[in-house]
Amino acid sequence: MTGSHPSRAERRQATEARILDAARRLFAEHGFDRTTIRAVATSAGVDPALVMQYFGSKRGLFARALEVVVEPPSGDGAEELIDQLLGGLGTKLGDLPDGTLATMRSMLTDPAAAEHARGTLGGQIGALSDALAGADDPGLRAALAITTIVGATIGYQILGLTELRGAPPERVAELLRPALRALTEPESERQR
Amino acid sequence: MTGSHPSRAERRQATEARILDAARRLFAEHGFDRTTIRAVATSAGVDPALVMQYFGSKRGLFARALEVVVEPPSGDGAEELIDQLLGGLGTKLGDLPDGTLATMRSMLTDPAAAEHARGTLGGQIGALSDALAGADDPGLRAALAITTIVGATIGYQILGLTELRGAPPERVAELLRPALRALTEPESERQR
DNA sequence: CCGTTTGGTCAACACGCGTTGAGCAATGAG
DNA sequence: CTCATTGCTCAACGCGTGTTGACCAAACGG
Repeated sequence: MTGSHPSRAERRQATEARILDAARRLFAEHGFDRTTIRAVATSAGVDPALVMQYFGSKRGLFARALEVVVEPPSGDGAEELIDQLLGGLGTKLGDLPDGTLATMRSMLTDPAAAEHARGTLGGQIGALSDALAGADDPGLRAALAITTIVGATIGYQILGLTELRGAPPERVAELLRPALRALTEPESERQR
Repeated sequence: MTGSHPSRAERRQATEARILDAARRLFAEHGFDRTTIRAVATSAGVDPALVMQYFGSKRGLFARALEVVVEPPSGDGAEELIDQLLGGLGTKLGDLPDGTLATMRSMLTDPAAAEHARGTLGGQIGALSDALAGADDPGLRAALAITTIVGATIGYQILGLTELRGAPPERVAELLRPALRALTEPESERQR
């Protein structure tokens, strides 16, 4: 067991995890540029040189910090996908994983983070687009649905808009649902 | 006139404008941290020291670069405001003023830019919220409408999502309109 | 018990940054 | 014409950064 007498390998893995945790937290809070390796090291109770030794470079550390599983949504109907997106929004307005927040914070200024974000969002858009295959402009509709979620997340998590922070996540999801539905429904069905 | 024999004052104002232009462009492209005073100076064909002399500090230059008139929308009905937002979106997807883009690029990492963005968006949200006074949660609805626009703008301008870049702005506005309408309409009116 | 591996630290380098003060050359006023 | 003003440049400082190589001590294998 990993308890009282940690072996060398266990210790090593533990400190590596501590560094990664600190990195995710700081990257999420300050973005790539404003986060220094020294700060990460200090926060992990470790020497800056060790961070380099384990992750090679600041970029390497950042790349590892972004490694967060973002499952592309899987569901048959468009309505089901919307539900999943809105459900995800619940957690996005609650305790968003630091890796994701770090990506959002840095994607506007760091090319690597932007690439990562494009990849992740691209997956989501692709899945949703497939589900909208029947409508016109499925790709565009899917993209707008995703950017709507992204916008709300940024407004809440990063800009801290008081109107959003004061509202319970379920209420936000409730208000957003008709909008997403309107976005994903061809006009002919709007009057039902 | 300002033509063949520029006076001293005219020359001075001209170079100041050149610096400010370069600053806006570079801040918009790379954000606050990645934009160096040296780069701005070079791009304006000027010595870095001159930038300091005119604007005091990098932050001072940034503050001046953000000074872009963003008129809070004025209109009586909610529908009218939505039209205005979507019209603005047209330009947002086309040639967004560099100052605004600089704000968006930097707002996720720079506190001053975030403050600026909160102020600007707050004005928009307030105006829209007033127009929605009849509905429930007017503030929240207004905030979500604005973040929807922001999300689309980020997706287009900064992330460069191919689905958005390939579409004509009018089409985007056309698809977004029902969504915004759904966001600003109380549920009772949805079935009309 | 000895030698080697290895998790970890220390001090330092090189570089780019924002910022500064002295200086230059052209313009303006008298 | 003269001299003060001023738009502008030059060279440099101080600092914080990412990154490196020498070093130490504890854990391991024989």
